Amino acid sequence: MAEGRTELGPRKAAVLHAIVEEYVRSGEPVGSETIAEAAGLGVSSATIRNEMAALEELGFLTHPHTSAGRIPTDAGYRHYVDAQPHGVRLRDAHRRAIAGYFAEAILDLEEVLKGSVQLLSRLTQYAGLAVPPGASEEPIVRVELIDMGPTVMILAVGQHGRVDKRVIDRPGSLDADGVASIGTKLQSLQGLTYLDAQAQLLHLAAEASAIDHDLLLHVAETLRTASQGEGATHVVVGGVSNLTDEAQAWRRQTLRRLVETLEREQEMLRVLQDVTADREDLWVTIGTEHPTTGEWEASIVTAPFRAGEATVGTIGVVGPTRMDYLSAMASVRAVAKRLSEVATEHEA
Amino acid sequence: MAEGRTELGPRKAAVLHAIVEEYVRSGEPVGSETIAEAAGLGVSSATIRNEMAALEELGFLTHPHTSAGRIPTDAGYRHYVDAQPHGVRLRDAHRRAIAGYFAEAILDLEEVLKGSVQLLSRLTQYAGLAVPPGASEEPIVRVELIDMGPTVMILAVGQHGRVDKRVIDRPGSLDADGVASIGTKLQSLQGLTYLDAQAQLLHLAAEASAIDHDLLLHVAETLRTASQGEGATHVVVGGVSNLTDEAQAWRRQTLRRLVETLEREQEMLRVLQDVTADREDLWVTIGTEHPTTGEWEASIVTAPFRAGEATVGTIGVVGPTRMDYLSAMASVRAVAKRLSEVATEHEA
DNA sequence: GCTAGCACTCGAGGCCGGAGAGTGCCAGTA
DNA sequence: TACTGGCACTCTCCGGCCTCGAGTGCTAGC
Repeated sequence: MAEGRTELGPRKAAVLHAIVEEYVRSGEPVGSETIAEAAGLGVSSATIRNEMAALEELGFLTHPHTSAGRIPTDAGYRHYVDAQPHGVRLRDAHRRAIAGYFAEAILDLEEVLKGSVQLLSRLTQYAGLAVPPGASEEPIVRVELIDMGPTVMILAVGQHGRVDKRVIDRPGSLDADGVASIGTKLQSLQGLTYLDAQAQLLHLAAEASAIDHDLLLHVAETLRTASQGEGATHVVVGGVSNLTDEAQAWRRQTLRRLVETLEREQEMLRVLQDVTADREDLWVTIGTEHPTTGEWEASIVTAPFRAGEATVGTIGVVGPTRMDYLSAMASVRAVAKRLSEVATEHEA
Repeated sequence: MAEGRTELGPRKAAVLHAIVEEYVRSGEPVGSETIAEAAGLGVSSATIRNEMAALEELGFLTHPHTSAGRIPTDAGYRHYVDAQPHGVRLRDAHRRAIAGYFAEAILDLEEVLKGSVQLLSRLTQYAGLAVPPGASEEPIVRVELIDMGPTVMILAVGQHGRVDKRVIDRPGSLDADGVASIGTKLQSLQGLTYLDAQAQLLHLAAEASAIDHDLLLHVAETLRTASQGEGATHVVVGGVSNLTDEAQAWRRQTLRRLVETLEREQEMLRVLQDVTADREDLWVTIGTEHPTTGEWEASIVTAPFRAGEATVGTIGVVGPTRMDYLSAMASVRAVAKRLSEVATEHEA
């Protein structure tokens, strides 16, 4: 796609980009006159019209009816986004807001993510999204069994501050001391990752008495659920109300589908995995480039954040394809950068 | 209000209720002809028209323009709701869905609430809401300090399965053994309620060395935040996408304000506290009866759920004032009943 | 290669008039 | 007195018709 830009020739590109910006700003189809005046190309509207016709031929523009102005296609937005110099500028007010938010040290990564999603949704006026780090590779600090009468709570604490719990029925044959003694065994899991701890637990279970066996398997299952299975990872969402704004002229039906999916974490997670797909850096998915965003007539801007070298999570926004990409990209990039700092610090 | 019904006279009441039901069903203003045919009152449409005019005079009906049918006012809905015999019937399919959901024993109350909210939103096609139990009166099972290197995690576990955590910077002057020894002291909190434990901690802090002092205060603060302050209680929301449905003909602006507030837990909590206000039983708040629901053109149906005798939480739905009140009331009541059973069992 | 000019297209919005739904009222009836 | 049939009236909705204007595509000419 990036070569598509040079193939276009500088003037066509300038016209296309001017149309994208004008359309994003106004929401109205853009006419040749407007571009001739605004874009400062020093040519008449007739020339612009020729360029527009060519751009439409190439699939970058379309128009709702003969006598209307042009609007960008998804390919048009794509060209615009790809043509942006990499260091997109961040509005001062936004820079300050981000700096302000991260200035107060919050020590819980999950909390920071919630706040970041809110922050992004406020800055961009779209909905914010984040995928928190999974647990597989996180070292375990503590696993405890807590005797709660008829039930037992299994509690696991990870090095980076995650806490996973599960309540199970207490095996009838096990008394308080029994629970406590298994609890002591679990001390040995300290330092292992969630993944390794599971293997270790299966070992322990194999050697243990029949009574202990079940409970140990439950613990393994808890760690598995926390780190791998369905529901292990969830998606943090915020600012959905922004999407119901008047200005975001979504059709009711489309909006509904989008909001519905945002409520279904597992589905949303899958979409986010698709659209990030091991990207090293900021990535934009525009409308029909992905079947799901296509159905929503929406675009997603995401960036990974890292702890040290390793990518541990994703943050971004979702909004209409008619999106202020530059601003959204700048905000997401900046927040991801700060989050990486927080996550890296956490790691240490 | 309940007397308002008898004051109306049986036929006026019948006409009013028929209009409410027809309007809720169709969404169109209801004409006298329709009621004369449907309501089985054995009178002509002219008589119905007279009754309608009287009901409008009394403030139970209104009409959008001269030649349109009538629609109920909030007072009209109120009369309708109050006139319902108390044991409202639950549709069979709904009864089965609720029984099915509660058949699988889930041991974590917070999880059950999330599921219940989803369930209610699915059954009613409105948005589900729940306020989980606060912690103030919950006995503490365990409080732990977990040494995580540069930080310390404070972890509190309540009798009913809640887990609260907070991560703080480790006081520079305190080593691992120091943390552990304070941890041992915290064992004495077991069995106290969150509230009592705070007082106890202030005692301990007063007697402790300066180094331990701060940490103990942090623990007290953690318990306080978990049980009382802002953010102690949150609101579980589900099925927001139902509200964006085409059929719910909300104006964009109104919908936006509703969704916005649903995202702000503290604000939503306040509204829910207002509209439940120590009600012993199912309660319906209709449109302008509360300033906030008035602004949304929405109604809220809520019911408390109990653990033993004490009310511990609230569950309900929010939808347009043009709501199927009977169905919503029946569903909310049934779910609240089941939740009470779960919560009571939990308690034991 | 660009531009001025112009014919053409098509949607938006205003106006009209008829159809239809529903009302309010009145005179008549049991 | 309470209800009803009848009827004039009101108002929205909808389709048809028109004009206006924005914007296009094309062509001839610089």
